[in-house]
Amino acid sequence: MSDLLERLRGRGWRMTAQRRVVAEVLDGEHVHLTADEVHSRAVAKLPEISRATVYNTLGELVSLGEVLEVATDKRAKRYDPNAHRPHQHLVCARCGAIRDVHPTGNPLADLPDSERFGFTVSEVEVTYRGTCPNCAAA
Amino acid sequence: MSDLLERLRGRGWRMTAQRRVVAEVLDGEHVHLTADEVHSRAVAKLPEISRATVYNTLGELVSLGEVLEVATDKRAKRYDPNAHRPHQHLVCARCGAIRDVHPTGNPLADLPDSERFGFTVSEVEVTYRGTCPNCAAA
DNA sequence: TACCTGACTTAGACATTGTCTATCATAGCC
DNA sequence: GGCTATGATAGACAATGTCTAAGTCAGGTA
Ligand SMILES: [Mn+2]
Ligand SMILES: [Mn+2]
Ligand SMILES: [Zn+2]
Ligand SMILES: [Zn+2]
Repeated sequence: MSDLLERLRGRGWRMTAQRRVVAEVLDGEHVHLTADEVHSRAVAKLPEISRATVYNTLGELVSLGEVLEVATDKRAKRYDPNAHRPHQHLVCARCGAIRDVHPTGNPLADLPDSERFGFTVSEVEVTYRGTCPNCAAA
Repeated sequence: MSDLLERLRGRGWRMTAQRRVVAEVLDGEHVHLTADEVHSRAVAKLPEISRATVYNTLGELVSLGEVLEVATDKRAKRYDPNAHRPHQHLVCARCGAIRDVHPTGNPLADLPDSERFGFTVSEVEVTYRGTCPNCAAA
C-alpha cells in the first residue's frame, strides 16, 4: 500500500497523517471494511481523525480507481483495496465474512443477446453466498 | 398478484386495505422499487397509509419468500415481486433502469473448489451493468 | 348482526449511513 | 520561515431504516 501513497503523491495528492492512516487501515488481503469500520480503526492510530475526512478520503480513493466500493451486504458500502486484480466475492450469510474469489470463465458470455434488451453490457458483478467453515462448525 | 393475496390469506394473513395496496403496487414485470417508491405509489391509492406499514409489509413479504430484496444500487434496497422464477439483473449505469434477465449456464460451476475457502456455497447473485438503449441514444 | 380480541396501523422518535458547509490547520512551495 | 491553496474538522442536514406506544379494525364467535 506504500506504493499506493507514492502513486498518489505523483498525482498531486498532498500527503497528510489522515490519508496515511486510512491507507494503512485498508492495507491487506480480503479487506472489505465499511466507512465506519475504517474510521474506528483509523481513530485507534490517530485519535483526532474525523468521520468526514474518512468519507472524503475513501471517496477520493474510489474516484482515483485505487479502491472499489462493493455492496455485498444490503446496508453500508464496503471499501476494497484490491482494485487492480479483477475479482468477485464470496460472502458468509451467517457472519458476513467476505473473501475475494476468482471464478473461471467469463460470465458476460452467459447472457445471450435475447436477454440484453438492447443494452450495451460492460461489466458483471458476482456475489456467491454460503456458509463459512467457522459458522458451519458452530 | 391476486393469487399472492390468496396464498397469504391461506397462511393466516389478515387482509387489510394497506396490504392489498402494497401488493397492487408490486404487481408487474421488471418491478424493482425502493421502499419509498412503494410508499409514494401506495399513498396515491390510499392516502393515509404510513411509512412504517410499508416497511412492515415489505419485510413480511420478504420473510414469506414472496418478494426479494435486491441491492443493485448502493443506496436503498429494492423490492422484487418476481420471487418464484430465479433470475439475475441487468442495470443501466446511467439511468438506473433494471431488467430481469436469465443467463444460461450455472455460475456456481465457475467457482472452483480451490476458490471456495471451505465455504458451502449455496447461492449466486449476478448483476450485469451497462447502458440502456434510451441512454445510449441520448 | 353486533361484539371482542389480538393482529395491524399509525405518528413520530430514534438509529445508521452518508453528504455538505463554514471555519480552521497545514503540506509543500517559495 | 512565511504563503496559500488544499485538506481537516465539527456539526448540521439528508436519506434510509427500525422501533414503540397508542389507537384501529378484520375476522371469528354467538
Ligand atoms: Mn474484494
Ligand atoms: Mn428482478
Ligand atoms: Zn461465517
Ligand atoms: Zn439508461
